Amino acid sequence: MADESDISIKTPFSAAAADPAKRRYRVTSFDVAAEAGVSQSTVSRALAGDPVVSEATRARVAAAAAKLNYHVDENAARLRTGKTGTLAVVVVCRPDEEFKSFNPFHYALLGSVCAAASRRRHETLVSFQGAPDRLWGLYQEQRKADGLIVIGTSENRPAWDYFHTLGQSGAHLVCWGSPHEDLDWIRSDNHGGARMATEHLLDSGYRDIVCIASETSAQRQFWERYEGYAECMVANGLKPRLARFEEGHTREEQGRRAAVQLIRSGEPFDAIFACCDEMALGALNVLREQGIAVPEQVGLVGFDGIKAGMHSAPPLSSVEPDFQAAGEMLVDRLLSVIADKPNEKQRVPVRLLPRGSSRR
Amino acid sequence: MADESDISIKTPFSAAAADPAKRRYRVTSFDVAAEAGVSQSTVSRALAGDPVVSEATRARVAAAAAKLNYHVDENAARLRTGKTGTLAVVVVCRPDEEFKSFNPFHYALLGSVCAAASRRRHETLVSFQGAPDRLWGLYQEQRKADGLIVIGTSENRPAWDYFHTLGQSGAHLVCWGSPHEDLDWIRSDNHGGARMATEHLLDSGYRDIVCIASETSAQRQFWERYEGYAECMVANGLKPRLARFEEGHTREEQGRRAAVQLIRSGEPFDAIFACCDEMALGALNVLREQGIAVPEQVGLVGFDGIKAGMHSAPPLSSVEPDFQAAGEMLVDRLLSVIADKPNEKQRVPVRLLPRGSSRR
DNA sequence: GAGGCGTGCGCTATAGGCAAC
DNA sequence: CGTTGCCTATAGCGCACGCCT
Repeated sequence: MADESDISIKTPFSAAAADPAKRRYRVTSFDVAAEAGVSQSTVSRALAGDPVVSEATRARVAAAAAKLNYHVDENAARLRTGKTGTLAVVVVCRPDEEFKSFNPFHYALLGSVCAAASRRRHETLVSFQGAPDRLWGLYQEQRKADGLIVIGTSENRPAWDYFHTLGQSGAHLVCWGSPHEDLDWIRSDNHGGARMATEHLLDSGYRDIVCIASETSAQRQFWERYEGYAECMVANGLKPRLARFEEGHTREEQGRRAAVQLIRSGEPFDAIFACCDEMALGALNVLREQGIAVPEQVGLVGFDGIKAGMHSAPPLSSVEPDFQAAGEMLVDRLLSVIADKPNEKQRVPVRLLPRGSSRR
Repeated sequence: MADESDISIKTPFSAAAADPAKRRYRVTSFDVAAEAGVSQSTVSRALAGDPVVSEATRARVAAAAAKLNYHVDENAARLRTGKTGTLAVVVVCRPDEEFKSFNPFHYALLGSVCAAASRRRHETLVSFQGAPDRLWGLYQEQRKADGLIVIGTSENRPAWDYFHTLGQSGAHLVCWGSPHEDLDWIRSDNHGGARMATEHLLDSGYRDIVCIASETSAQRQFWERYEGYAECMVANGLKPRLARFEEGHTREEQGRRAAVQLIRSGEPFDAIFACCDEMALGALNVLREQGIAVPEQVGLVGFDGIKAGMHSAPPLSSVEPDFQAAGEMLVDRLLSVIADKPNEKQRVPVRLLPRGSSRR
């Protein structure tokens, strides 16, 4: 082995190659090069899979890298290439929202997005943002990520306005839940899902079906669900009826209040289609408290397929979007935006989950 | 405007300073330096808040940076400093687990960890890992993160073994849910919480209290909960009774089976303390199916405080850990490990959530 | 005290070199 | 005397920090 003191002046890292256990420096591609008897650039290209490097050399380099426990310093690689291989994922929540009471649908979507990104060899940089003074999306500018996926509650208007501006100014950005129509978005097949839910209630023999929704909600998807319901009702010669929920409460409380109003109105009804599961669960609690039997007297179907619906009494029928597809569509669309390629898929397929709350 | 072809040879970035709108290159600290009339190193120091730069100069630099929409390239900064300001968060799940049926407790913990890291000016690189052939934790080696927080289900033994090895070999690593005792961990105050739950049941008049748990479970926290329960029973002159759950099912199914066994055994009981909410909900379903009234005939308390417990019938009493504290303790401990400082806080405080399932 | 100069973090990409056909 | 196959040399990516003036 060469004299260390001499070599270390020019190439301080070769000391590491001499004895990995005692090294004081990080192992670099220079050490691997010395170990494998090739140049540093050959190491870089061998490990990157460049076909210009012969198989024999690649194997030698790989063995040397393994022996020295070498791993590419991604910061240096990213600085050089200008690409990060990372997607930022921002979860928009309400200011001061507790993570326990957070919408489980968005958690599942987050998991699905991270998994989809991972399958496409991308890291995910995740942040939960709620407070208006702590909004931050300049990941591309800081070269921390190549683009941005924003998901979460439509209720936090300042947050969505912020990310809307960001998207307008050229950031690579795809979202789920934005009240802005002109951002790049992915959504559930809300019309189709709502039709499924309504058909299901009709098939079960319910006729006076009311929909809990609101045309003024920031959550566009809710109104799409009403539209699907209304179309289906009209197609069956029935009159759609809206039980409007009010702004400014939790989803569950919105469902509770809508149900209370509906009952107080005195107008007869024998089923409710709620535009999301949390409102459906709120309504279910009111029905139970009022002694109205579900599903015997009133049928109930929600939307989102959250897990809590499995534990309610009776278990809540719902419409569930394909979470895996949702994550993949969000990631694929963002990667397309980054690569400046077109990508038209926008609607996530849904399926009906018939459970106890809608069968009599 | 200067002749670009000339300038670009020596200082390719000054072209950007000349006209930000038409720039072909990234805006760098050199551009900001030119704009502010200082050197690049002064820009770096000014923006980093180095007190050696005068207020007047800092203001000029900040104005120039804002004008050019300059942001530090974190890759370059990290390459230079060797620190990433990033924590990797690995969520261990079962292989092929669906994100919808994922333990909500772990989602809440994830959110809490990300928020705590953010408050401490750290990014969080999140990944969900389940499949044994896709385990990956070499974030420090790749200089993607300064350390690693691992949370999730104790059930995935190969995953925990992998991260255990990683921790043993010197990686900065703190975990929640590991079956290995010799990793750096944070846990709930399981003994205290179990005592609270048991006291609460006793106060409500229940006497024949059985605990659903197992001394062989990989989830150490479950047995700690049994121990807390047993201590409290003994202290009150009562005999602790174990309803052992079996391995190899979902938590809910484990709870179901334990409840079925308990009922079949014929031994009288008037309350159940389950070592987690999901098992409690499984048991609750069995009790309902068997026509056993909760809380009138049998009281029930779980552990974890998951949201689904609010929607069950009756709502599930539980013991809830302080999620915000949990996230902060995990992050603080990891930061201490990274900085090679001692940190002794390990137990997350809990509180009782008395709900309908335990009051008669 | 305030700020400039020079260097190198570790990597990738381009151009270039040197055999062998 | 090209051409091909395989590798080396060199030049930065953009920043922060030690050492100067």
